[in-house]
Amino acid sequence: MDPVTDTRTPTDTSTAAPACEELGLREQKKRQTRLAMHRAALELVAEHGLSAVTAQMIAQRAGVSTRTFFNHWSTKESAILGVVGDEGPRAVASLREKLVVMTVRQALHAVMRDGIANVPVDPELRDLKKRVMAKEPSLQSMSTGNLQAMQAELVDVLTESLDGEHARDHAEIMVQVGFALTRSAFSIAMRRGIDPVRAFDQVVAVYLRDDIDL
Amino acid sequence: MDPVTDTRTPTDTSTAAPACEELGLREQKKRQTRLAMHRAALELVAEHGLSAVTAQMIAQRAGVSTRTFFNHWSTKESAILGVVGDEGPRAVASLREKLVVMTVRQALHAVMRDGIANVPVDPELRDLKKRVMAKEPSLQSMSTGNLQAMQAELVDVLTESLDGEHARDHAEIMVQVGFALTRSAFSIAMRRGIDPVRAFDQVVAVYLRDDIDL
DNA sequence: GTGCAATAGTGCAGTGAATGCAACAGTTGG
DNA sequence: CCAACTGTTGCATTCACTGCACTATTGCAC
Repeated sequence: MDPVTDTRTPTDTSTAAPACEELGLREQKKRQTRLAMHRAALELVAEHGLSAVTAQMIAQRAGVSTRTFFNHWSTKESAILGVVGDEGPRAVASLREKLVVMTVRQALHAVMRDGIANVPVDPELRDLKKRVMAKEPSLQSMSTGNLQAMQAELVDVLTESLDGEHARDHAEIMVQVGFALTRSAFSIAMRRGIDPVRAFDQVVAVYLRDDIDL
Repeated sequence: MDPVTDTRTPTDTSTAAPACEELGLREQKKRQTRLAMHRAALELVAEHGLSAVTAQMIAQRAGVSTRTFFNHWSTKESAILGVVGDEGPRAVASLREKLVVMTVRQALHAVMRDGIANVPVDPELRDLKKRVMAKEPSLQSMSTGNLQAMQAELVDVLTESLDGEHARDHAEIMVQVGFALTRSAFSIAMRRGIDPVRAFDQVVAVYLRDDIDL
């Protein structure tokens, strides 16, 4: 567990950065500690339950101070979820680019698909996270609560590309439905243990074919 | 805890008017303090912003102790939103009843419409709440986070009424899309200051007519 | 009216999340 | 080897929230 005395070969960096270029030692360590905290958080919640786990405990198992813990994660829950926090701006920028060369619906579809594809799920922690998420429903609310933050911005961007008196209303509905399908896909992927992107494609197919509505 | 059943009035049955509430003095005062706290919370957030308002401040303005504040509300935010907390079980029971005499989609539609109709909004505090919700996006996440809690149960109930191998997946998608439309309706109603139910009907109409999808 | 049970309200002590600040240590680049 | 940069840390503090013991008020029966 001691990273200093770790005797593994330097080529064994597959868990940190898949096929990335040489990062600085500083950035390397940073990611290392982040991953350690994330793993510790998941393990502890799996062992003792969310309410029985404190930020101190997570920090201690990860080998960092409590203060450092909150330097990396804005809340205790974000460490469990492994939320980085830059998904919002990235999604907005991506949508802006795509709107230049695609229709509104194509762009939104692409952004949603990219978003679910880029959910960082370390394969080693995948079923651990799956178990934790299944056992603690409040974490799911938190996970979708993070999405909520970027929704308003996406609606803004989309509104600019729509015409008509109720452009904002239409944008609102499209984004909400888009996120609904994304959430469904992620939930289904977690439950069945399949690739989230594959689940997303299936959800969209089912949605279009069966004309799910109210 | 039901004041109707535990307040037996054997000598005076004429006061048992179901429409008007001849509530006990105790229950009356309780609701009074609850409303005072809810109003104080909304006012303070409108004045100083969510992060600058403490539970102590709300309690003080409402004329109660801090401890009493947390005897009524589980979190600071729930006092601002005025959340009672029994919406989940009620929605599930309602869905069960409706599934006996309706199709799956009709039942879900009805439950969603009822849900948005029964949002308790004191007319006096309505635009105050509207202003606060518009100014503090994180409160919207909290509001929808409460819905998230009941989603899983609704999916369970709906799954029983669906056939096929992917019944649960279909139920998941339907519920998620249903909540997406409900959220859109509520958001639009807040923004335009119109009746939420009316907004909901319009949203559903737009959704069906324009075939919003991905 | 009077006593009794139930419950709302209160004060207090304590836990834990989260932040600001100042100091320290390792990394990078020259 | 030095200097700028940045991650880490300890410390103090604020605030959300809880458990517990206690008081005050209310409802009810006699």
